[in-house]
Amino acid sequence: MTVRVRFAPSPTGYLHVGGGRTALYNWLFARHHGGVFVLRADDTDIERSTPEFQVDILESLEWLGIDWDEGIVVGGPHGTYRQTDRTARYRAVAADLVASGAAYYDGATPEQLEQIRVAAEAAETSPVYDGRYRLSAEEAAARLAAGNPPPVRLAVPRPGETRFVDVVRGEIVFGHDNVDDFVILRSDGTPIYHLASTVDDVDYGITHVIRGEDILPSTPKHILITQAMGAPCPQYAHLSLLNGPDGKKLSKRHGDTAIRAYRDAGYLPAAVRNFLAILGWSPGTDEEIVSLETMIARFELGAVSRNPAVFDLAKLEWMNGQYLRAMSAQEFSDLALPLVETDLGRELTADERGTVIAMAPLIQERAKRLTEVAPQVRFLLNDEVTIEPGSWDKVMTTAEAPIALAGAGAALEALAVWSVDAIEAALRGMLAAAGLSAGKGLQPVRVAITGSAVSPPLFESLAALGRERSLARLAAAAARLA
RNA sequence: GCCCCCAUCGUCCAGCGGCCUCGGACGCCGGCCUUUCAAGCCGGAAACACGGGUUCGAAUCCCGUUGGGGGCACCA
Repeated sequence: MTVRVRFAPSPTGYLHVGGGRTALYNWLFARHHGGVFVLRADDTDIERSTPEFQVDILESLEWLGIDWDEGIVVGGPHGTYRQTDRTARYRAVAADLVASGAAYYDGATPEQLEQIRVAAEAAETSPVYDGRYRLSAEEAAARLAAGNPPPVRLAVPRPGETRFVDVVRGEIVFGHDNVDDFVILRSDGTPIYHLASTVDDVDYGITHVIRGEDILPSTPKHILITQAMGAPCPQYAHLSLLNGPDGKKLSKRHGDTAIRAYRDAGYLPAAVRNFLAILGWSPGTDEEIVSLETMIARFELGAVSRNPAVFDLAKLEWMNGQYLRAMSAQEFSDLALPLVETDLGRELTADERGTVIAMAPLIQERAKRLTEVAPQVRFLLNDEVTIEPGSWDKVMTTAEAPIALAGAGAALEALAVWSVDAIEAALRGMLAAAGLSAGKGLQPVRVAITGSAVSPPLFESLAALGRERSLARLAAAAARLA
């Protein structure tokens, strides 16, 4: 039997890193087994679902390099793969379940339900609704006729239990004393998540349900529905959740949680994907940087960790740097150039493109994120340079600063050829003549030229800036000091 | 309150009864390199939550405790 898995996000928010990881694991599992990966839209929550979020989810998945064989956008043999288009199907299943006695129309009022909850609390037992207010066929028919339809609940066999083997956690048992007769169809005739999701899994022939641990407690409900439909149960695999640095569930409070935010922050999709893959799964070796091919070849659910994992931004940064350094200079500048233009607020001229491309490799070997490029080349793209106050205060207040600036200006002005080598020779000569250390003598020059104490290598920076602008900036800084 | 899951360095992962005085990575600390910042290289500190079992032998198996997480809607 070919493996069929699905990722079924509800478009009620941006795709977050946890969802991205779940999608990735599903995808890796499918690819590993030569199976089918289905993308579904679990959009039964009409109130909170928006097209904007739907688009974000699609774009984020694509960015991560996760494609799907069936589902929304690409289609497939099962319709639109949107739950809002399948209401009739869910109603039909609910009706079948009522007919077979597996479900029933319920007459409990909110007050009665609340009372049960309170009583359970007092008795220190599980707050489960056991169907005591279920409607008889006549009562249900009467309410239907009166235009006051009751909700449909699943009749959970009591006493009883549901047990299953979770692929990542092993055997799990839920006593039905702790599973209540849950609503599957609202009184307005729309399906509840448990029904819609389970019916889809059955109809779409899903063989493995790989999802977050937060739904582990709902699994008996899904199994019960599946059995009531007379269908075989899929295998379940519940992934542990992602936590923030404080061990609490990852949330906005901990920083960015949306995949999109990482793209915007200058991370590479391959790095994010690698990081997510390694976060809770190991290829079985000591490798940390794992190619896509290797991931697919080695991925198995049995090797997925049961521990909740803390999303470690520092490690992601390191990994992103590794990927940045691994790409060609061409690829790097292709990705960086557009960001530089956005930062600049205009397109680069052909000359400017040339200088940025020439400078890019120097930044590539030390950057952790793509967004670091623009600030590093900014000084090359404007006639004037804005000097960071902090950098100025740090290096220009020394006794050596005026000497270095003046000496550098004179030495460079005398240069016949404006090249990296010539510049280095001139400045080193100045250093020797003035008796200055490289650190003391060059930092003022750096700040004057680039506006910051942190910049690409100085000689290259001067060469790229050009003779005229370099000398002007040196003079301007010297004047400001005088 | 009830139910479920989890428990190895600060963090992630390896370990699936002896090969473990626990291995790798990030981070951290120190050193080298060095024009800044990085990168790179070298070295270091750093963990089997606790208590009972089982066994010749336990980080590995079982039970309990403690701690953490998740779930208990006509949300998903």
